[in-house]
Amino acid sequence: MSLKSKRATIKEVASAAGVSTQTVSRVINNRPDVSPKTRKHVQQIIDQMDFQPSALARSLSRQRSYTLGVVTAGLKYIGPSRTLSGITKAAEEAGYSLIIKEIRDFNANHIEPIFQNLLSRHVDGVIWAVPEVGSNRDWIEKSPLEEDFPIVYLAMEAKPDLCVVSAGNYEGARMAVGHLLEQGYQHIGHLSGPLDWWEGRQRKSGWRNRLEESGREVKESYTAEGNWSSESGVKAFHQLISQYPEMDAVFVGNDQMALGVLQQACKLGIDVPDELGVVGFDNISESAYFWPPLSTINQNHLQVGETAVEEIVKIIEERRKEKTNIQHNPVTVATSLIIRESSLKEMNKGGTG
Amino acid sequence: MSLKSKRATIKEVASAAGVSTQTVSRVINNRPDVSPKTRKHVQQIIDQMDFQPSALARSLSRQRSYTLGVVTAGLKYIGPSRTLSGITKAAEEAGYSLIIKEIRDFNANHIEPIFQNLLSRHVDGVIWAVPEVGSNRDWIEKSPLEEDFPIVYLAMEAKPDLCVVSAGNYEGARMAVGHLLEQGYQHIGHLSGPLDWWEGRQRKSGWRNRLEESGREVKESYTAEGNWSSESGVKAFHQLISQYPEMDAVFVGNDQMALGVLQQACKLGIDVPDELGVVGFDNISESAYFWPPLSTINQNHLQVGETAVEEIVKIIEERRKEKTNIQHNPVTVATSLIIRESSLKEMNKGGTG
DNA sequence: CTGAAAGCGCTAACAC
DNA sequence: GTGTTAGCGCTTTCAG
Repeated sequence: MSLKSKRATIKEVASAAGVSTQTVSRVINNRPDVSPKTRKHVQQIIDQMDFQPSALARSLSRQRSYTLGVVTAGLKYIGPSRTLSGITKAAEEAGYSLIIKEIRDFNANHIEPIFQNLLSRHVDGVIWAVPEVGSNRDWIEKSPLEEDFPIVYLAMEAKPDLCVVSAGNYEGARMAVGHLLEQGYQHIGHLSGPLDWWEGRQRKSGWRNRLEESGREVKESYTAEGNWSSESGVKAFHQLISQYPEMDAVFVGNDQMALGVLQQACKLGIDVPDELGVVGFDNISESAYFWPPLSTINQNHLQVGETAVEEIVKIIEERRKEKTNIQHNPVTVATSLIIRESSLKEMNKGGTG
Repeated sequence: MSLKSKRATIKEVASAAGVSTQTVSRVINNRPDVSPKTRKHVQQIIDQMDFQPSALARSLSRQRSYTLGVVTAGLKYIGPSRTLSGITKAAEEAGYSLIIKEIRDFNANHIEPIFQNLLSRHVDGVIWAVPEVGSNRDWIEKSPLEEDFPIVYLAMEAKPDLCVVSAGNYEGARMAVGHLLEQGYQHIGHLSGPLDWWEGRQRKSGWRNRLEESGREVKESYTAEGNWSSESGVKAFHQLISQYPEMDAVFVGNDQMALGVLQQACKLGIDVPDELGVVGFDNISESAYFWPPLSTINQNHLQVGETAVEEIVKIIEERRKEKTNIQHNPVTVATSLIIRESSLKEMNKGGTG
């Protein structure tokens, strides 16, 4: 039973080295004003005692914690957790620790306790990684936040004075539709995500916009709404084919719902991609193994997370220097088109065209 | 532009209320020794000033942070992130904050900096939510950890003196095989996860054990090894059918690989479930929409996370009271069998049996 | 019941 | 270069 003594304090190191705590502090902070000899000696003692300065005490006296608060929601879904992964990566690289809070209800409006808690832990900034759903952004108008610490918002409508990072939902949707048009599909429906989600609306308007751009008329009956789940995809797909019988392709709001569509098409004997082209959104790792493999829009969640950290760190630094609040433009992380079989018409594959 | 003044300190509250900081402290900590009148008055000032005590300062003087460190890996996969979700939930309920670190390499052995960092942030305990892979547990033997703070380990081999929480991998695998046997399948192969993963080995040995229990001989040629990905599932499946042509059912180490199997079966014209029964492991949300819907073992990641928090909190409390280290038995979170079409033989469905 | 003094572990500001 | 003093914001003695 090896008994490692409790961690050393700066005071203990100081007395062991025969110097003041101040000198030790200077050494651990790599300050220039220490004689090489003293520095070396102190460093030795530090290594020997395995001394690690208390980040807590440091935060208190420096009034800076090198800690970021992350507020997330829906960690059990792959998108949010990938984003979180990007955040952990970039935060580590930037030398920040992360305090994480998960909101259990997307529509939650009990925002205050969370901020209070984060504030009490002296975070230097907050990443609000909760998607914009319903009116869960109303508090932004009301509270004079951002006085206590800067905030970067993820996946929401750009607003002046706010730093927002999102994936290119609108642009991605346009790409998906553009691709289907190129393939020769004529009647492209949309199975949307829930429209109280900002991202759902963005994707839908990308679809609509691109179709209109091609000179087509777009009716509401060309769409049906799901709730992101495969099950809802099944339902909405049935609704869609009855509303829009001519439909020969569908842009689906996410891959899970697209999976429901593929399953039903299989059941109903609808040939994908020849009778029905399908493109999803997200590029979840399973989608390459759906049947047929699903064309989709790749969303770089990881990079969204990394970008968020970079932005917040930038803002923190800026605030340190000048008192003035710099205006920040919204950042959009590019999406890309992944073409697989579910949207490749036979005539375009081989030579019989 | 509403300017909210910086957060108040206890000193400011005290002077505003005309009492000592001590009395304020007593009020915010709900100590009994304050006169009702004073308490009410102070409370009013607190509310008025919107005062929130600094958790940092508190942690420092109390030598207790009510903060847990969580070390995780593979957040971009659904399992780890669900577990994390369970952790955030239980931690919030228990009144603990979470500092999260993500390891980017399962086999990482640069463990020290992580612990040092957590230690410097005065965490009360750590949840080591990194699966046991290769020799990434060797450091446990070497370091005299647990002196600084208690640790709960997830998804690893039970060891004396350590508190370990895992899902019932072994038991789940046995259930899967038992179910296939009941369905009348005779030659049950196994497409395992990577065998340097403890969980992969557990599932494999559950398969083997259950088959042997049924009086069957088990050969190594009845198995092939994947790496959890759908792609590896495709490869390993091909290997398996050539090694084990009689195979009429396969227990697959996770749902993603099972997806690869289903896709190939479809391509090769093998009828699932009639010619080949398939059972996966994990019950990812998509698996109900595979074709055919996948039978699988449900793993309650959320509960694993919650249990981990409960255990660590328990240990923290115990250590506060008695100095002695209590022995903790390993905890296994139950898995359950989800029966869908991929393992239901036709003869067992209808009446023609 | 309430307050004064000391301290948690570290750093900023000023002496020497 | 180095040490001293004060203080970050709170809690824990210990008086009274």
